[in-house]
Amino acid sequence: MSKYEPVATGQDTSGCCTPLAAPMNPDEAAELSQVFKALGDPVRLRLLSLIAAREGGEICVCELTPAFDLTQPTVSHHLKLLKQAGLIASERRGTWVYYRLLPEATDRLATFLAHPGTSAEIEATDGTAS
Amino acid sequence: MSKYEPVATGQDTSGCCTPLAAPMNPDEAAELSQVFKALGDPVRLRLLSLIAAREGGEICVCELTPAFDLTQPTVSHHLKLLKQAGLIASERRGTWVYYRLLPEATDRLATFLAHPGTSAEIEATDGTAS
DNA sequence: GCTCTGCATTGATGGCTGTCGATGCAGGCA
DNA sequence: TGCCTGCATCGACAGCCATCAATGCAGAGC
Repeated sequence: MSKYEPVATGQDTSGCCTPLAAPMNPDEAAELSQVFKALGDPVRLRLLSLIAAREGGEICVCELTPAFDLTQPTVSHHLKLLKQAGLIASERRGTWVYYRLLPEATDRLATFLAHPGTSAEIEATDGTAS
Repeated sequence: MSKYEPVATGQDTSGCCTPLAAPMNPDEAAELSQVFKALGDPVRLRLLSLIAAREGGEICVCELTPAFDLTQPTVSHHLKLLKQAGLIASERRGTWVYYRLLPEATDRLATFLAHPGTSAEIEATDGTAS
């Protein structure tokens, strides 16, 4: 290297700007980001926390709503987004509706965060994560 | 239970609507949600993935920009948001700027996702969560 | 010094999102 | 049957965000 060149750690073919094969395809990124986006709101984060804190993992909407300085439609809206993201599920039981956590979703996010550089699909098939 | 009552699993004091002590205070939720929000975009998710996939955990901006169908200012904007969220750090080296992953941030998120019902602070300070 | 390159910042703009009041709908009860 | 309650949906609106072109700034080379 005669001049300053960005050291492409491990592969200095043309010095710089070697467009790398993305370890995460756009589709997967779009899908995962939807789940993260659902957690990108303090209200939804607290909702998830309240649901998960409940023994049995189930909680009635009538208990969630008064925990916030928000109207009932707003809380319902946030619950809908969490549900669409696959983070929680709902079940009607008589007059009341119960929400419960879906651990698979949070597990998936945790897996990605543990290895952000490798596609999340990989370790579902094999365990050869060096 | 004579009538239908929402079974507050473990504590059926007044039937329903017992406003529970939030296991996550709003301040903490607001802070954590900022980091999740930073991941709530497919471009930033791929950026983080690209950075983390690099051996040594460092990558030049000039390698990141051409990996997207976006203008250079837009990519720079996303990198700035990831940096503000504490997920990555930057270092100028000559003409080029290198970004690297900050594993503490992703570890913190993974910890929350593993136990969404318990405050992330608790296990650091005390355990007197009544 | 001047110029060129790599990256950040600015300002503008269209689309998305959080919030609300109003309303609808389902289930229980008298 | 009619009413009441719990929750979801709708429509509207303000604030935020992703994106771009234009510009600024720092470092390297001549």
